[in-house]
Amino acid sequence: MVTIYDVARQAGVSAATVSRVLNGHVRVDPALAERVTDAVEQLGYRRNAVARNLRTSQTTLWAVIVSDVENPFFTSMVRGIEDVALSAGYSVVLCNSDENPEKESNYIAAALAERMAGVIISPSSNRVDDVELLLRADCPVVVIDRELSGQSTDTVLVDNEHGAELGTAHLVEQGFRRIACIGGPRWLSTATQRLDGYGKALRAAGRPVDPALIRHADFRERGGYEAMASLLDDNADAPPDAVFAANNLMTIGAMECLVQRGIAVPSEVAIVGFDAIPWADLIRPTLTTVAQPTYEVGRRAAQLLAKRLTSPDAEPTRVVLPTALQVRASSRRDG
Amino acid sequence: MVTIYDVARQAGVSAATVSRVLNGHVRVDPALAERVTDAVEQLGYRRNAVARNLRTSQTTLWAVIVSDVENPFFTSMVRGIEDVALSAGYSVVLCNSDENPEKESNYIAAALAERMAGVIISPSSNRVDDVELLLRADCPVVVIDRELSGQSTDTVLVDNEHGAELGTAHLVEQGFRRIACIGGPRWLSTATQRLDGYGKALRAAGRPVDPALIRHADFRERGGYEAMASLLDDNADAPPDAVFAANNLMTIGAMECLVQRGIAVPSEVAIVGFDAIPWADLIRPTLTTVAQPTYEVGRRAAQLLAKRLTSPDAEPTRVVLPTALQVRASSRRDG
DNA sequence: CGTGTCTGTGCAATCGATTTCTCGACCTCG
DNA sequence: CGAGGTCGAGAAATCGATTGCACAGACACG
Repeated sequence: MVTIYDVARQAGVSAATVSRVLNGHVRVDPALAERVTDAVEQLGYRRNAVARNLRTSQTTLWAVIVSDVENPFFTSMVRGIEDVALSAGYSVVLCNSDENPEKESNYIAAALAERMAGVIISPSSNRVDDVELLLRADCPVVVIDRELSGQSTDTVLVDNEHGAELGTAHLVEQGFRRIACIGGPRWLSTATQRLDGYGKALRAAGRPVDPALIRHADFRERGGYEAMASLLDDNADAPPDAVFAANNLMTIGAMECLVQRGIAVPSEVAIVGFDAIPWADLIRPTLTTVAQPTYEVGRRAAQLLAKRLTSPDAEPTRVVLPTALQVRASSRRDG
Repeated sequence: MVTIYDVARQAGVSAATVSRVLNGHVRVDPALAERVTDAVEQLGYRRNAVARNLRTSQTTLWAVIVSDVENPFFTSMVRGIEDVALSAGYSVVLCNSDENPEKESNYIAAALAERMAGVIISPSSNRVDDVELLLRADCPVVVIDRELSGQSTDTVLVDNEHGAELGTAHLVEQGFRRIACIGGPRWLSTATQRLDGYGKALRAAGRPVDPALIRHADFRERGGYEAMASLLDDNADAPPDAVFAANNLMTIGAMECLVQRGIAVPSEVAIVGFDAIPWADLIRPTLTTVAQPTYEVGRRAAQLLAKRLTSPDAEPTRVVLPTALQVRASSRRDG
């Protein structure tokens, strides 16, 4: 590997001068500068970021730790992050924690060890430990999608409770009587808030909240499928006539269960999901969803991180973005 | 930040000993070792990977550069890579080149500068330049999904030509007469091979290959949509009665176009896509696809990279995985 | 008891860049 | 003509870990 000293020798200057030319902060004699750039060219020199990072103790890498790379919600968000990061001169590396606290700790340790410039994370657990580790090490952190109890960090969320309320209220208005809910893991703020919204809408309509109609699953397709199956099996005598699913993949899973059992949607069981589903238009019936501004979530998170890097001591910001109900066929009372 | 010297002072030993305890290659007096681990614990020391990387000139990070994070094909593959990487002691960071050669160069430069241990890449262009850069810098590379002309590197592909042939032949057998093709970018081996397979199947059935029925798009949803629209508009007098789409997102786009124009699938236009589509069962009609073993592609690529790291001078391996036709409703001649 | 071997620890060099400090060359002005 | 100031380049310290080398002490053996 060719180093800055090789370049210096070739150009007949000192390594310090090469560094100065490369970084351009300081004035250098144009004649020397040219000799340096020529030498760089000739030798195919590429700066060793590891050495530079060690000396300057900073890097240009952002770690984005998401809990499921296969969930379109996160990939779309990543695009939002990337667009901001690149224009601010940073590169984004994506880490998949797979909703697994151990993997998550691993990646946080790596981000810390590699002294990455900042981290954007959707924490898998509400164990504050890991994120606190980052904070204690003075590593700028932005939390997305999920709220951490008892921590004040920059955070970007969507209005989960209101969104869930909208979706559920819509089912109430359509005249459905037994509205079930497939919620997410109990320990995720995202999940509990959506469950709260569901309950709030029912109470507002003077309806009881029946625990027999509530399931908790894992925010994945398989979990949604199983929750739906359990809702149907356990309420065989008085099955739900509608279901609100608390995220996109579980909505899909629930649909799959209904389709497989030959239950008509929406005439026998209506369905509303939280978060957009790619190519929702091709799914029959088309799915009513509570849409989140996923790309925007990423963009805002990246902006917060960029700002924190320039002013580390500013007060933490909490951004809450709105959701919007998009009514399609799966929730229409037809007949 | 607490360094190895702080730990050494606290434990009353030298930094060298701390390093030896931490790495465990060499025997150290158990009593000292305990004092060191205690000190590490007390001070909350975390090793600075940057310094270590500089000294040892190696890291434990793999860069995976994919051309579209939003394409489920790649995310599923990443899971395969991750599972192997983690068990081999490496961490995976994902970079999204967005099918954009400039972004790709950027990430390659970053991988090189950060001296990452290895790179797995699906190159956006067939410009060999970038990948060659990696090879010249002795950075182990595995190419996936796409073939690079004139380079011998470890490569993992699927049998694109055969898969496309299967898909097209299936349409021929079903009795469709005017079978169109929505191909990918001309410069991607993946795309040309699939186009070749399409042509081969037609010729094998004694059919002409009609350029008017072939479009090239960009492997994205929008591109598939536009290609389908153009196929319909430009052949208004003799429209295609079937279409073979060369990747998953374009299949979706083509479907969307057909749905939007009220064209019945498969009775008016049948469709076969390449590569699986998530929740294909919920799309009506269900989609016939040529399935690729995406997870396995990732797994094999990771295995090749792991092997290359241990034996850098072995001959490059080229793995070609099989595809399989999965017939569903969108290609059935009904009536 | 002296010599040789072995074990385990510390010292100091090293990785490759950045940056402070120092110094020489040149310029300006009284 | 000399003091003071400016500018730019080189020498050397530095970031934090790893590791080759030297050496101290323990032990065995003749």
